[in-house]
Amino acid sequence: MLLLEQFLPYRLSVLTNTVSSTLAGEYQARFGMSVPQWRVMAVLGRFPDLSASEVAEKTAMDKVMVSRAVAALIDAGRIDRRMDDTDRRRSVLRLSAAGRAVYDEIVPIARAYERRLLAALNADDAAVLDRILKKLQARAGQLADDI
Amino acid sequence: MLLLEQFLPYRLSVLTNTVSSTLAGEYQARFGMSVPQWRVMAVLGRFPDLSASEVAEKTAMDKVMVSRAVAALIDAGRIDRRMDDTDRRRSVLRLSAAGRAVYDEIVPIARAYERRLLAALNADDAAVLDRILKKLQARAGQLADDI
DNA sequence: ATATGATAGTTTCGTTTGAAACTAATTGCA
DNA sequence: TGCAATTAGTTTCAAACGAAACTATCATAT
Repeated sequence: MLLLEQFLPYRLSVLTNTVSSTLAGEYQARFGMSVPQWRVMAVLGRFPDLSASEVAEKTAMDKVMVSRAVAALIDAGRIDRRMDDTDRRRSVLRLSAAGRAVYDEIVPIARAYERRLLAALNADDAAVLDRILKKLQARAGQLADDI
Repeated sequence: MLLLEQFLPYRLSVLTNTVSSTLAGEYQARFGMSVPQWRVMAVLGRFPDLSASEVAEKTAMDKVMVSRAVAALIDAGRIDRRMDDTDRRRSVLRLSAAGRAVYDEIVPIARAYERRLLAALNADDAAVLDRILKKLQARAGQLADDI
């Protein structure tokens, strides 16, 4: 019998759903932005001038979802797109001034949520968690490739 | 600026997506079962004779998704439903013999995946992770209720 | 030079999803 | 009792999604 409450993939899934939906609730109503759209903005805030496929890689989203989120964000005037001169298949994306303003409002909300979450842990635990997540992500990536 | 690669909700999300989709890949093709269906079966394997809403609570799924997964599983002959005598709104769900057989095949697959994942950690780290996940889930639940 | 294959990104199409409306049964309370 | 409010579960409908097909551009190799 599988003890779900001790099964790591299940526990990760429940925790992530709780965290993501709480955090999403804090910006969706206020800024009218979906989760995929925020993920694209978050990556472009951190790494300006990425192509759509680079965004896909960094967000672990697939290219269809990135394409749609980018289209909606351009529509909303939150990101700018210019074509790459040396490769006209690629486009280069960055936050517009308006997008940057929204980003600058959401970032503190995201940080504050993370701070409240991490307040459940002492400094040692937080450091250990950091190491453990790195190890698990590396291993999970390997196992995904194996199959 | 938000450093995504250090932002806990983001890291949890990427890890969970990697883990869940890898594990799902191992049983979806073989047993023709969706993730929600497996979650329902996993809970019923662990806790027989739950109602649909109890399943929803334990899986952190919403009742619509549970309703559909249950309908599909009954259709496939993998769970049995009987009506509660004392409350005819409620139904009582449990794995059928065929469902139990499928469950007994998938559980070792799930366990093996978890074992390979946890092999990335030493015993100390695994114990610490267990404690940390408990703390984080408790806190995330509180924060979700606050809002 | 040009044909073949690879890559960037979009569109289409069928499926999945969640919110809201709905049915049916039970509870609470005047 | 009997009527309003809850609760269990399903259905409906519109939005979101992913796989596959598609367009356009670039790389490679003969």
